[in-house]
Amino acid sequence: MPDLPLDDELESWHTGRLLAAAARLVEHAFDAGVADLGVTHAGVNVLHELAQGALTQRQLAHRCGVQDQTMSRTLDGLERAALVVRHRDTADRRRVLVERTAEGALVMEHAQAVAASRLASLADDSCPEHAAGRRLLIKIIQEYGTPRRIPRRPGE
Amino acid sequence: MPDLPLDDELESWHTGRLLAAAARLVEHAFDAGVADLGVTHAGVNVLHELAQGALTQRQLAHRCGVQDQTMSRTLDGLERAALVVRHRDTADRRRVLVERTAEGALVMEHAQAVAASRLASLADDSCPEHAAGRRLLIKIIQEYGTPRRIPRRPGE
DNA sequence: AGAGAGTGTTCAGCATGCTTACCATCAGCC
DNA sequence: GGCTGATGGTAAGCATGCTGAACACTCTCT
Repeated sequence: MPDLPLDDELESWHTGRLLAAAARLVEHAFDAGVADLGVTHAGVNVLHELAQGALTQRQLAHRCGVQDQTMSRTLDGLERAALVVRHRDTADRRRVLVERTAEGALVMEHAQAVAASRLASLADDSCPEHAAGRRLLIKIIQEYGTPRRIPRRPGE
Repeated sequence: MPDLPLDDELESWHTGRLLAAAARLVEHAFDAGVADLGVTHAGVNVLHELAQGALTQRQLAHRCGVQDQTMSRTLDGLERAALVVRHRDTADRRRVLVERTAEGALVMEHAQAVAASRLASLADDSCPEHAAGRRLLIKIIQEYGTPRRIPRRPGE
């Protein structure tokens, strides 16, 4: 848990720096909450995306907004922990289909519960800044991300 | 530049995830802008903190909100690029004082100019979400960070 | 059928975070 | 003077991002 500067200093930071600092802290709080479950934020996101069924690694990477290579390594960890299974797509042997195991589903539920309580103040809709903050974040993602169609799931 | 999910999906993300994704994109945009200068966001933050004069590594780490070890490695890079100089404090030989070189100051100025234009929309005060967003970010940092006094600079 | 282009995954290597553990130095106290 | 504990910095090792390059497989076009 890194120490942080005085409030006065924060005011002088540009928004990008505030964003990065806040994100790191929240990520850290999240990870601390789910560490007992043997997963991190990256893994939980993956497990969440897999709720609807199997996806290829590339689809997962797109949905999580990371590179294919990063996803590959994240999945290494999840597979090691037996929270997902990988198997070659028989129709297209280049592809690897990823599926959640029963334990993966369980862990995700726990993680979400833990996270919800940990990050309660972030989900506080009564806070006037909250809704505006979300809108800003979404606006940023839309503006700085390169929005493009996402590949459909295998059978769609 | 990672690809990103559809807007509908974004709405369903929890605020922490939005925060992390937005921060990563903005950080990336920033880094892309200053890459030519041979620095990254971490380095620019350090150079900015050094504007007022020399600091010890620990003070720098606190002000930047990172661990000492992380700062050590960041400084390795800046030193290699001759943007900062490290020298032992003669009064307390455990300490290492870090100073910006003339080139470091120059690079920082360029970086800030580049960043300002790159991240223009983040600094758009006319956007109603912007001020609220900043308030939310500062609130988050205050809440999730462990606020504590910052060590004064050597001579203070 | 075979060549070439495109697609899906992985490997190697880098940057920035983190934690744990260690070395060097200083400050206090006997 | 000489322990002992606190303090400043570094090293090693891990996780998660990234890029570039390799590999395997599929598809398309001739």
